[in-house]
Amino acid sequence: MKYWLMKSEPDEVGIDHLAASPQAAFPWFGVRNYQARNFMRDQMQVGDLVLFYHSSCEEPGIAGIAKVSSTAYPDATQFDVTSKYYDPKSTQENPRWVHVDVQFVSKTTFLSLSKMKEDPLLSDMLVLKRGNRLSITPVSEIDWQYIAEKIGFSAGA
DNA sequence: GCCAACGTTGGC
DNA sequence: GCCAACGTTGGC
Repeated sequence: MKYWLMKSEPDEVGIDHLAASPQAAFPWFGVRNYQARNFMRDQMQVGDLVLFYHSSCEEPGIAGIAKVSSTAYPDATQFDVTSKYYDPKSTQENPRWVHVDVQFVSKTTFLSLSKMKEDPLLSDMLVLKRGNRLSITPVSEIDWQYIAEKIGFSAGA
């Protein structure tokens, strides 16, 4: 069981979208970065927990918890010529981009990026590293436990 | 809207 | 395989 932080733009898919359909599987489509893809393909397992992070918005930060609900499979948008995620170099036989599904777990107390930056205990988080643009980053167990407590999430609930 | 950081592309 | 040019991310 691993822990992750996944960035999403709330204008497109925010925590409220997931909360509105708590049983639904949301394909995490649109990742076009090899490192992020490899995390999904090689390391994510069903049941892994995710810090759901809002980016490119008025106040960036962690807005809730989701979980990985499928293993990786091909991203349909890479074959869709009308999609902005279309990739002409990808084929059905040899798809370049895969993704997992995620499912809603909980909304939490909002933990803003600025608060995260202020906290020396979180200074090792990859998402806070200078220049980091990865949309998916692993989160250590220590950091997970600390943040979970901070935002009022308990795993058993 | 700006721009720093960084990934990708493509010519050579 | 180098690296300049270009595109994208994402906080501010």
